[in-house]
Amino acid sequence: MALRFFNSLTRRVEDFVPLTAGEARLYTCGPTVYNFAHIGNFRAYLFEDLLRRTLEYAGLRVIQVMNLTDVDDKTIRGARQAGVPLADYTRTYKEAFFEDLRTLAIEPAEHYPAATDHIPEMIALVRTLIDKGFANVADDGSVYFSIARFPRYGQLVNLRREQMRPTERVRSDEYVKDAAADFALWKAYSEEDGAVFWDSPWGRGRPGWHIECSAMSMRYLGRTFDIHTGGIDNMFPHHENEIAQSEAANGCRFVNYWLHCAHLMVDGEKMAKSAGNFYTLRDLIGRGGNGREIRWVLLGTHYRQPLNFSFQACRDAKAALQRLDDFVVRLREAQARSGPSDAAVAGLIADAESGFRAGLDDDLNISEALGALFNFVRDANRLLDAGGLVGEGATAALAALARIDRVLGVIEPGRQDDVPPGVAARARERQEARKARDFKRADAIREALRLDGWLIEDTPGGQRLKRL
RNA sequence: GGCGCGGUAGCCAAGUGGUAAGGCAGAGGUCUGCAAAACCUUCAUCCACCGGUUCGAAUCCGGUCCGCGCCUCCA
Repeated sequence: MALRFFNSLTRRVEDFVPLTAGEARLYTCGPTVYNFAHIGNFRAYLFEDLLRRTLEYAGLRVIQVMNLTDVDDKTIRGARQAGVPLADYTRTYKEAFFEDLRTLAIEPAEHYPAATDHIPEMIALVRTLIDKGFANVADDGSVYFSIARFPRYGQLVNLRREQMRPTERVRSDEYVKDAAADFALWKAYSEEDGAVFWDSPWGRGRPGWHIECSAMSMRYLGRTFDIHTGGIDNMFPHHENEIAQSEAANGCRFVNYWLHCAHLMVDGEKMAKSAGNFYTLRDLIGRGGNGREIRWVLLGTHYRQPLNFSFQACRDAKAALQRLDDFVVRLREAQARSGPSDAAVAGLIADAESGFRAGLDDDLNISEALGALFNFVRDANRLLDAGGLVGEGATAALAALARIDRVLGVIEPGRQDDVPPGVAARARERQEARKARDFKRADAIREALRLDGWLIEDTPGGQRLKRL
């Protein structure tokens, strides 16, 4: 079955046909490193991770670029307030960002270009746009893209200029522009920029926000590439502007498939730094959450649906993940037993993988994919109960789970809860007590261990210790 | 004013013309010394509301109500 994605450009689900067979070139809008990213931001990065892993699961080689916006109004303001050079200021948040990616088990992209490392490419692109007549140099040395010269402007968001509601920002705009909707490619130096500037043919200044994505995607992915993603709030103006710049400069199609994820909500409202209603990953971990639970919560809702974040969802995630972990533990134990497995095993495994795959292929329908996974868990558990899933059958089931988890990134089949010697000793003590049918003592030990964070489960094969 | 998204069980969430996946929580049961885990049974005669189309609609069409987003900071 072919991969299908909802393309924001056409507002339809379309079959994914890569430009180069067997390969997917992907540009994913990354963070502006002026602060810790919040989990709304991470919803987008997790959606992109799911996309990436799904492409890989489908057998495609992925070349992913995620930009780091390390020069813009907010980073400059932050650095000034902190009284440190821009690069020092942004380094902190770049490092935090990568640490958070690891916490969430997000697969690394092939390239993480920083805007400040690509100023020459941006200047070259701006120059091309001027040369081709799509941009104007203002008296102050700023350069603006003139949307009047690009008739297709507005295609992504269906906006018509005459129907736009003028906002405060536009009305108060002091820049010299032909039209209110024109946007800056290059911003002339102003005092507030402090030591942040680069020389350009138009004088000192810095790049506009949008130009970095056009310049860097071109450098790493080519003039035309397969997929561009971001949060829905980036559709306008950011992505619309990218299309205008890139297509005007290159005279060819910029991106074939645009995928946008919906917002993360909290208490029914969009989570945003500007609204102040946000949680960072660090906030949640401080409250006892862990990376894979948060990953599960943020991945569990289809990317085009608004996701209302709640602590209840985190608690539910813990239980669902425990079910998967326990299943893996049972399979590993069953693996050690020899004997024939039920004839149904191969079929169950095939159904699990094809169902999982079919869900993801259909515009990343994670709910359908997880439904297939949990059906497999139930059916396989039933066979495990009946002793019909052992040895090689269990090995095959574990292998299928591992393949599925290459996409999900949440199961921890390799996890060996290192049992501290003291805990192990007390567990042995309980075992002895049980053997002697001294259940009072056995239960006392079990309760004591529980309070220390360890759960003892008695199975036909002996005790099993689980970290709570 | 323009553009767009959504309203499915206690909570989360699929399903977009053929009679409601899955997860969490709950109830009863099997297993167990007791638990835990697992399994079984149960948990929406119904998909915001009102009309319409159809043999048949949560799914299509029209309307109403409610919630959310974008319209140059925003994932």
